[in-house]
Amino acid sequence: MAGGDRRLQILRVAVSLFSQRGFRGTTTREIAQAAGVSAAMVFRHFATKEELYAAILDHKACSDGGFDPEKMVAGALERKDDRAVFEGLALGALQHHECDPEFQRLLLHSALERHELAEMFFEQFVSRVYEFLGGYIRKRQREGAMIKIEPTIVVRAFIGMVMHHSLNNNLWDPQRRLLNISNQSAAKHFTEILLNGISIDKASKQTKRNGRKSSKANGLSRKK
Amino acid sequence: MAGGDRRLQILRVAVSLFSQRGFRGTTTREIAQAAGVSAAMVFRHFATKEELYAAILDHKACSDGGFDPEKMVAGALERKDDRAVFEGLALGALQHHECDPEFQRLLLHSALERHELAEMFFEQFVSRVYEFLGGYIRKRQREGAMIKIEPTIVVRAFIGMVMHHSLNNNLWDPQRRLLNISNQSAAKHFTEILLNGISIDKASKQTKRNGRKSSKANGLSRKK
DNA sequence: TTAAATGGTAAGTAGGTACTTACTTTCCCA
DNA sequence: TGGGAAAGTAAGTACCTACTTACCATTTAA
Repeated sequence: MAGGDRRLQILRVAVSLFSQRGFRGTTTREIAQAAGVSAAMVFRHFATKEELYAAILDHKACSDGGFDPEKMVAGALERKDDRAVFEGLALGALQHHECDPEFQRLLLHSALERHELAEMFFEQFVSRVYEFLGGYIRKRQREGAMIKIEPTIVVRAFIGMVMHHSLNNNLWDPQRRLLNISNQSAAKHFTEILLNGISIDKASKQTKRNGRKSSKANGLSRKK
Repeated sequence: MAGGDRRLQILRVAVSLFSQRGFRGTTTREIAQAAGVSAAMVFRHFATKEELYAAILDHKACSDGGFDPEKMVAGALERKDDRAVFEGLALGALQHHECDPEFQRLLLHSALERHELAEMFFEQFVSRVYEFLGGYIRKRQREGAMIKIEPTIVVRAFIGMVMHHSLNNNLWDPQRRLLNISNQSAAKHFTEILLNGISIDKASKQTKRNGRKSSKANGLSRKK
């Protein structure tokens, strides 16, 4: 087998094993065995176990990280179609996690093991989503389409619904004993709950139940 | 030091280390060292590393598992005070995770390592919450206080907001760079978003934006 | 044709791992 | 006061770990 192919094969096998057992829980011999080569072969392609791990991150971040949420809903953003924005994001994330469940496990393992991947992912991906989605909500608030509430909290709430659902599906309850719905349905319902919760219904000009005191400035802040 | 005390001390030290580095990532020697005894002492109290792990789970599940969500909001349930029900549950969970962040990490590690604890916790705790909270929502729907939507989805959405927020606070973003709010504020806002999203406002008899086609029977189901 | 490069391995090495054994020390109380 | 149990340890054992070395076999190209 040619060098490049073998390298990729080892990498793929390692992804699978690391995502199942974590970095420390996976031995180089297991990786070699699963790839059908001797352990020495692994170290020909990757000098150390750490380097193999780093290569995995690169690989996942590049090839697989072709998931750009901002681009994905660009059209809906321009049209100011709130429903399409949130539903599109949710569906994209849910489907991405469904067809590549290893990624979420890998990420969780690195977060627990305090590996740099977790921080990298958080800063390069998560915080960007917070920024752009929070910005969109802020704009829609100024336009009078959404109630007054710190946008970051809304983002956290929505991402929470979606990510927690993914986590349930491929970590806690893979058999879907508690809840078994399609990604489409999940995205739709989560979006409905959220938008019902924060939208201002134009048809009936009422400001909904938002006359509550201090709906801003009650303990929320952003550091730096 | 007396036998029982030492046992408890080793157990506590092990909890801390396991939650930080996971089961495989923690060595018995580290545990012994952190407890200030020789490694042999650990094996006098716990025959194997696995037994130590099991003891931790027992300990956490018993002493610490004094968090009974149904009891916690029993009053609010009777009064049919939706806001108090959801806000109480959220606050309880958030505060529990804040003062014992080890528990969440431990749980995640066991879920990833496919340890029985994870399944135990899921069946004895999570599914019970789904049942009782789902039941409450169903009742409120029959009373015309909430819109028609599969209650399990609502439960998942709400638990998602809360748990994801906890997870952010003590795993992804412990420095609270993205969002830094008190548990009270978080519980209040999540509840507001959810209830705005699913409540039917009695004051203005309109059924909100719920005239949408097929708000039931669109792909959702419960196995068994 | 031959010799370098390439894909591959068997058999190490040094240190770490869970767990044991044989042995002290300390304490309690009859 | 003595003796038995409990608290504690030093020094193992057998195996596993990441990683190396020295070597073989096949292809390629000059």
